Amino acid sequence: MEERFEFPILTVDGAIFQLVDDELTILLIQRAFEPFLGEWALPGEYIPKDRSSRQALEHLLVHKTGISTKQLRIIDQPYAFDSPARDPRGYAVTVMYIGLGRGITPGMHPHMDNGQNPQLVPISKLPKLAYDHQTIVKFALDRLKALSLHTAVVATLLPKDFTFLQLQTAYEAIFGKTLDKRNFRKKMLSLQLLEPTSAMTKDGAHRPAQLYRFHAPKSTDTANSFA
Amino acid sequence: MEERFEFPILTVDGAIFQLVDDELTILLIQRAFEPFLGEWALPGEYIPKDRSSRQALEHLLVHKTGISTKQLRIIDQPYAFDSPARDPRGYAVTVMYIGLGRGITPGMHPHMDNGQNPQLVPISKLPKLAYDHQTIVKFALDRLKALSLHTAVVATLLPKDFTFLQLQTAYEAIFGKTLDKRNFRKKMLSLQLLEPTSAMTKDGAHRPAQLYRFHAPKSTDTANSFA
DNA sequence: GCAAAAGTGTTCCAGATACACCCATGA
DNA sequence: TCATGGGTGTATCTGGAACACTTTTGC
Repeated sequence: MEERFEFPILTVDGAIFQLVDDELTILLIQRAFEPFLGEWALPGEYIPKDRSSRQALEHLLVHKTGISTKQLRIIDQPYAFDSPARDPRGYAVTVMYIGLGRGITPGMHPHMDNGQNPQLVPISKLPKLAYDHQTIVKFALDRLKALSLHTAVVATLLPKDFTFLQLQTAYEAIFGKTLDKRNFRKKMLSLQLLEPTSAMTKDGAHRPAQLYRFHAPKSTDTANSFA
Repeated sequence: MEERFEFPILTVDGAIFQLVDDELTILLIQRAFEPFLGEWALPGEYIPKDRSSRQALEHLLVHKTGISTKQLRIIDQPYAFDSPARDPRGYAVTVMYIGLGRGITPGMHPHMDNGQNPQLVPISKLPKLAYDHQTIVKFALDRLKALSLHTAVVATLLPKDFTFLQLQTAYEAIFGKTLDKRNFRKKMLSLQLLEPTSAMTKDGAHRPAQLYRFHAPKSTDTANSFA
């Protein structure tokens, strides 16, 4: 996989988030090669000529982190970073995607063939990262926050139907702070992204809760749909 | 210049804005080759292996549009687009930069060697563009608007010292609508990006105006400084 | 009856918008 | 004196933030 390129190097990195125990985590690998041997990093890969950056990302996620892309939604807007070259010869650009998962388990995919200790690491406990990945993670997290404020991106982190408490917990994980229940409810409803289902929870020693779901997406303002 | 690449194609495009007669314009070229022969497009180029995307951009601006990069400020945050390949073989990624100019004149640089009718075209009169450049321009313009609201990007479009009217005219050109003088003044001052100079204009048949300038930039929150 | 989550309104503040008149100068 | 741009303040609206109690259920 560590091929040599003659022309500018193009790599793709994924910032894949998931909720684990009401905490926001990000998918990292531990590098098995130089440079940065042993350090934590975002899963990334060179983009081969016969794949789009998007396809390369999905391929590397399966093969290097062993997750299933079925349970993953990748936000269709890549960001570019002039990156410090991995290969000392030549110049590199990294294309970064943000992804959101639910129920993904690193290392469980049968096609993983190059796994490098993939783990879901809480963002509150981020280790030192290789390359400029620290900055890239910060960028991705800021972007996730901004999108959460006016789109339905959070949907992918939750089950199809959910209670307001579950939804609020997800937002609290993303923003890293507690939110007021009444204000949160008002704001979410004002976004008009939610619709109540006909069902209620009946799961515990407490009052049942109305279940909600996100509307089918009408317009994703993050879309960027190039051929 | 139309070399052939074996590996994923990496190109750079520039969305270069400038004020002309109180109108916001963008630098376009008219393609001299297939595909899209004769159509208008953003100036763009393959990135050769020995240059960064940023360097390639500056090079192509001089050589293809004949402007001087002295009078240009390029916003240091590239955006990536999975782009339709220029070369039918292989896959392409475009890195887009936003730039702001003042006093640049297409075609005037002595090193222009491959000029393709470069023009500053008012964004209110955008022609149909090649590739997906229509979408890229929209993206760049939205970004420029967003940045204008809380940073000093507009500084590059203006002389060092300027009156409030000049500043307001620049904002009106960017947003494509008229603004209230008093509210504009209040908002600009609240941003704390301006400082009055000791000078006043004395240029016409009207009351002299206080001249302002932007502070030296302290923190550019758009910065993204990778090696 | 008590623990645990569900549900619900009002007040306050800050920032944005709407809006109209007098001032200084050159011609 | 008039045309031109310079300069100023107040009322209103809107969205966000702060804040506490009652309801329903299982045990």
